[in-house]
Amino acid sequence: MEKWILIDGNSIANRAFYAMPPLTNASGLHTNAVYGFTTMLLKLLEEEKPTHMLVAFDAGKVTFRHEGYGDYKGGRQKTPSELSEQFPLIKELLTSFGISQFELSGYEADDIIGTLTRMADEQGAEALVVSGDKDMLQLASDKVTVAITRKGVSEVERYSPAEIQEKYGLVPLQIIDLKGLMGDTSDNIPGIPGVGEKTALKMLHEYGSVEQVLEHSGDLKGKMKEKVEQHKDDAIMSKKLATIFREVPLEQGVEEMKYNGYEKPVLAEAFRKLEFKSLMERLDLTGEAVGAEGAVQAADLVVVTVTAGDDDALASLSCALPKVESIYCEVIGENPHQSETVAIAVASPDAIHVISLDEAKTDALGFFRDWLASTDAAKTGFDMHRVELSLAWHGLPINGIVFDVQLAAYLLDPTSTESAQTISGLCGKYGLPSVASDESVFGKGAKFKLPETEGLHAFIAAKADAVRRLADKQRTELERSGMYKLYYDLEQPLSRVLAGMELQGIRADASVIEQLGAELEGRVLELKGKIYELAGMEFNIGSPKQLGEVLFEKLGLPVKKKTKTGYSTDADVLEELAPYHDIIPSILMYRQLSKLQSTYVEGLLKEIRPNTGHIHTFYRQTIAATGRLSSQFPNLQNIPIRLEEGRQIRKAFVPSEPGWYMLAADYSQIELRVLAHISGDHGLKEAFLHDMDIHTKTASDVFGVRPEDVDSNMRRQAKAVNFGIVYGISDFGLSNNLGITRKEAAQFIEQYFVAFQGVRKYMDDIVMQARRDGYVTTLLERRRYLPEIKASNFNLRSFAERTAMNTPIQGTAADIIKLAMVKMDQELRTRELKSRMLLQVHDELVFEVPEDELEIMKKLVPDVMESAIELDVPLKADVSYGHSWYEAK
DNA sequence: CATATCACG
DNA sequence: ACGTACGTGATATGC
Repeated sequence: MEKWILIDGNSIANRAFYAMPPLTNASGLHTNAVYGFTTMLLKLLEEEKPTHMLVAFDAGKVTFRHEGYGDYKGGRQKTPSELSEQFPLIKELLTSFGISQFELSGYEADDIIGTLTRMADEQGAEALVVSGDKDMLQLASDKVTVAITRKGVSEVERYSPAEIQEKYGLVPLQIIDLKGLMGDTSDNIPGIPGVGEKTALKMLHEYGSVEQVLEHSGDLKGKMKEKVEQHKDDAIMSKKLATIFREVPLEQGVEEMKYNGYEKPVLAEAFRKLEFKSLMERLDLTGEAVGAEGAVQAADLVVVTVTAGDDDALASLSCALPKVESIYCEVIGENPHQSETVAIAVASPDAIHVISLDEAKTDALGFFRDWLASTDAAKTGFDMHRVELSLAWHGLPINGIVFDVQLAAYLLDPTSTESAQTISGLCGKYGLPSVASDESVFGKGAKFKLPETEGLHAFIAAKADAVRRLADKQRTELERSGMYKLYYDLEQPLSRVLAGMELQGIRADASVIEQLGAELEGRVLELKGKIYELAGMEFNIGSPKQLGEVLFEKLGLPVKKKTKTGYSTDADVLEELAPYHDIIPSILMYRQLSKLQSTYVEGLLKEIRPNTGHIHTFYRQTIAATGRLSSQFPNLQNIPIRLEEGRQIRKAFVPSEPGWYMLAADYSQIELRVLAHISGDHGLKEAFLHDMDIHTKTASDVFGVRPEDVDSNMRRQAKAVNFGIVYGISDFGLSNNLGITRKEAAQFIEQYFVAFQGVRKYMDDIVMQARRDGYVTTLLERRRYLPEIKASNFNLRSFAERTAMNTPIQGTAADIIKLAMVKMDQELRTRELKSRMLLQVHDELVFEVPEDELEIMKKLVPDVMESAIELDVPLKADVSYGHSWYEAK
């Protein structure tokens, strides 16, 4: 007789995780859930002697349940990294046990188990389902027993249909009705509010099913009747959500679930890596020989901590350096310009050396510093842009960086979240030996804490080793996806260029900012008094909540827009309210000036280094989904310019040397030029070939008038249409922006597409291409995946379609200015110019230039920018200069 | 720690 | 019919 054991892997891993005390191995990897899972497996194997065994896992984030109900499992807090990092370990362990595992994208573990129990019923096999979830009780039958974990994992409570009858007075299938009525907070299944287990059971004993309860809702009394009648739909939906789907199209069959026992050496090796010493003894595995062939696993690493006094270790490091394949440098702190670098690990295939930074600075480690600084010593690392800055501030130059795992991960998927860009996350993605997450080792936020040296070094060593393996996989991936050149010829060199700009910093004159701050303070104070007077009370104007109450309740102004939490008071709303009350202009002005004061006056002053007077931003190269850079600590890409009051801030950005100039060059209409090129639209190309004013040209085509008859209003509207085109246009967005009706907006768009038919074709084609390939690309083959382009949800899909239209445009523009930056850096070096590139603001480059180079740079910078790449239309860069960034306009 | 707002391209 | 313009980061407020 066959005996199947079917385990709900996710549920048991969860139970084990919360039931077991924390447990970590030497490199900081959490193993408590793996341990709990293992003890449960051992117990089942011993007591049940199964002929077949299977562990099912949930796969993917979106299941068919989400299609009907977006909030399914919505309220659930996300899996802690301490647990998620253990899933790969559990899966590896199951393989060592010889136990098969199924998962299928779009289905949950209980659906897979439900399908298999149906097969057990049909084939007359005996099955035991093991889970922590009572939902599973619906699967019980003559053949199927359900075991639910009780406190911990190894103790279970078994339910046959008779036992379910005894305990609940229900047949197994009625468990679904039970949940339909009472809901399940952990899965965010609503049920009927106020109905708990007791009430639900009473109703079911009386009526038998959700449908019957709803039909007889008239018989109920008082509050309960109201609740049931109000939430009929919720109950029906909840029942649907609680129903385990038993027709999963499984790719594997019963044959593959056969269990033939484990091989002792294999399991011994797995336990040894996990450091499960007690289990090894319990199973008498300690003496089992270890098959040493195959890759070295993370826990096998030979880790040498190098100290200046340890001659053996020094010799070993010196020997290993030529064979080093990867480096990991632990930088603590978000801002690399003020970070602590604790230690560096270098990994070769047979050993990893860890050097604390203090040791690295000693005389005995001079050879190591030379190696770091050597251009010939190739280095593969992680987040080396940050590392370079951090080390530079500690007086350690680093050269010869040839590959960066984080940068590669970004190119391979620029939308990957921050956690998917960590070493731990990447190891999971590529199926490499697990590495603990930074969060699980260090904690986060206020709880951040370095572990003791030994654990810290083991962790850093594990990361260095992982970098080596990851880089191998990624090089292939980059090649396969056609991004090899983009990586090696552009992004990797750019990383060094950025580091140079950031270390140089930009000079900021604190006295200019302070002066502006003093003026602002007076005006803000004055406005504050005026606002209090007009409101007839004092309140916190900076609080949207309090402001909303004053405007819409006290003063009774019409509500134009709501936010999730209350009234909207954003600038659009306030502008609409201006005709109703004199307080509005003052509030708008107050907002504008207090923003300047807090973000730009106070914010920037804090960022000026007292000894140099420089501000050092940090460009992030792995954040923006389109390929753009972003700027942090402080953000120098959003310094005010549009309004004169704010623009004054730019007067503080001055050259760092006396007599030098600030020089700025920006691309003119780069995105529309890119669009002209990639769409091949005849009219758009002609416009740029003749260097026409593009908004006037658009107005003339859209409104059907001669260019000289285009008035300023027509031009303004055409400009908005051009913006819309670049963003992936919709009539709603345009109507909102222009304050016209949707119908009128739709007409503008249609007229635009009649005039620029090539653009219409591009928009259609790119969306089709995204649907076909699952991604779009820029001119330099930068990729962005758009899985939601196939979503059935209108919103998600529309968003993906607009992104498909926008990303090749914005992304190609980003490619181009990056090319210009790398070229510009080279030109400055080869021509031995003293001028320095300081800032990039998406379509603008800012330099500081000595007077005697002004003439050269006025020509060189736009030349390099315009020739960065050859398109079917010319690129144009406008250059200007002055004594401050303000004057370079 | 999330939300609303606003600065830039 | 659905309901949003694309991409970022910093700040203050309030739970």
